[in-house]
Amino acid sequence: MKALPYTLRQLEYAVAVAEAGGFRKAAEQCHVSQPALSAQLAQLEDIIGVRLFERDRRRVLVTGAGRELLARAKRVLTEAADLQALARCWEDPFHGEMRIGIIPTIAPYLLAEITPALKERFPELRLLWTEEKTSTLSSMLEEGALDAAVVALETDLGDVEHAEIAKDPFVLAAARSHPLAKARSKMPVAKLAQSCVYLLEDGHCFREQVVDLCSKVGSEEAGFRATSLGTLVQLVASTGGLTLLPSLALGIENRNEQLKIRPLGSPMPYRTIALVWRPSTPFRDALETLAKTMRAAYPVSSKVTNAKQG
Amino acid sequence: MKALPYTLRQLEYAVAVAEAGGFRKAAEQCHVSQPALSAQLAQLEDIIGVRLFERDRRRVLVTGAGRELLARAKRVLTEAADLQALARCWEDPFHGEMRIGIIPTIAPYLLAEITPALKERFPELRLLWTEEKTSTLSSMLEEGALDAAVVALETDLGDVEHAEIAKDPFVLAAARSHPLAKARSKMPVAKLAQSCVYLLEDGHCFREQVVDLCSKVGSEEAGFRATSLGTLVQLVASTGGLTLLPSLALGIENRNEQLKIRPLGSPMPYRTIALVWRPSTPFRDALETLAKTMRAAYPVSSKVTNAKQG
DNA sequence: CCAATGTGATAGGCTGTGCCTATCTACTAT
DNA sequence: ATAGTAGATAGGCACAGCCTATCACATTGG
Repeated sequence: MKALPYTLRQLEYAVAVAEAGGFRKAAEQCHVSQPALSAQLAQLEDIIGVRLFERDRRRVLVTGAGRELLARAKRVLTEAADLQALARCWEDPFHGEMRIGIIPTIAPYLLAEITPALKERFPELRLLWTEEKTSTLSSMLEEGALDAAVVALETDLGDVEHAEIAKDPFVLAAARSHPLAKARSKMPVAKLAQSCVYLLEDGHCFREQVVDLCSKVGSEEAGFRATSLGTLVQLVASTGGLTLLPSLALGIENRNEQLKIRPLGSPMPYRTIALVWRPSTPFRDALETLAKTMRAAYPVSSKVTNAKQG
Repeated sequence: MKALPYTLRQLEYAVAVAEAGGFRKAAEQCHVSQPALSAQLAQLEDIIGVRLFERDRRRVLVTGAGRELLARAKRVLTEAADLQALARCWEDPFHGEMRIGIIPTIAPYLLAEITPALKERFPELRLLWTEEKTSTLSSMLEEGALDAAVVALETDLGDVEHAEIAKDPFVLAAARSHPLAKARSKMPVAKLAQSCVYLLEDGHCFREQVVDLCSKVGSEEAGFRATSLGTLVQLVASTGGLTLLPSLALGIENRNEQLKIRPLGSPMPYRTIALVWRPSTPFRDALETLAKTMRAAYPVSSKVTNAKQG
């Protein structure tokens, strides 16, 4: 891009002169003195090498070149003003769009719940959701392809700041026929020992958490790895197996009659759902407010209901 | 038009940063120091109230707002550059367009003759001809609706400068049957006395000149006033009458077999065809060159030929 | 592991731009 | 004539925008 030798102000003055039909009136409109306007205009004409106005003692005429160039000048000024107007839209961070990532073990259960609240609270904010596994979201965030992401804090996220949305306890989900389906409330995690547990496919952070948990108590993994929590539930129900689920998913995944849900304890395993962002983001304040709204809209009810009914 | 608080340069810097992906590289491209660019950018962001870039120690990311606003900024800069390019076209006065008026008693005879020469000499110059009577041209010139005009200097033109193109002698044009058709070369104007002369309608400067001439020697005007030299010739030929014509018109109007052309003398009446312009025009030099070209392309041949054969 | 090299931000100082007021010159209108 | 208008010009001042030098913090290489 080559340097532009003239300024927007000069164009403004020129257009003003053409519209006002005189230097003095134009200067008044532009809130400058007539000599100041005169000087800028002379400079503009000097720079572009074309005489825009024909000065006569009693009036100002627009030259042929001036007619055409001033039309262009108006277009430039209009574009510039548009840009400014556009900027004013973005000035309010809740007016515009924000690109947010979210992991697959949260997205289907959380988005439906919080979207109405967000829509109501920030009607002018367009949220562009991207559903990917944590590692993908992490690099997208890093590269600036996302402004924030909803993930589980228990996974490595690199250098980010965060605002917690909720703690999401894990529960036992077993087929009705499974021995552990009859366990009392708050079944200790240790009881999972020796059980064969169904898990998600690689890359899901929820899988990593459960794997950690299971390896500690000595469970083994079933042969098949599900691609989503939905298929995981189907799998468990149809094979009479066992798995862990995040409570968040229960609102939807607990509809299977073959499935029994039992809370876990000693210690209660959980993940921390949070909104994360780059430390250098210009939207920190906005994102914290956003997270606050998400926290308020988080589906406590379903979690509590399920815990009680389990 | 409201004042625009930001400058084109700031937009340039911003676009450069987005394209170069860093302040230093951008600064280099813009031929300024990095702090200078930094300052301008900070100022721009402050003015429009939106953070365009996310500064990280190791790289620069474009914010969501930045993506959209920078696209706009590029458009503004492109428009501005276009304007400059357009100006460069007009910088050469012979590159662009020029609005020139011309009177009806010259236009049809002169334009065909000089247009090829002008086209060849100034290929990039588009001449916009306006054919009107002198008074109309005069006010159009005054108002700036025309850049120049081709007229006869013998008419009152107000405050204008001029460059002569040619002296255009008047000749006698009589029907073959008319007594004066047999006159020798250089018929004295005085011989027109008592004759009934056909003239153009009001408003033509050529009519005014001939009227002046005739009233001095005591001719009288025929009942019908022609709207053009063409009809005037038809009129004279068909009614066996008499009129005066500018030599310039002979190239075309002398084709009528019924018409006899005789030169006039003592003194030889003529009009001075010239290019005129406002004293304040920015095109004086160009117009003088233009007039020179017209002078060179002026159809001498036809005039001489007619004079000889008369 | 430390030096070398890179980033953008900051500080201090200078130059030139852009503004002001006051004045000038020329034309118009009373 | 005289007053009122136009744009151009002159002198002076304030600050915008640039420079160099430096800082604070990264990443990279030996």
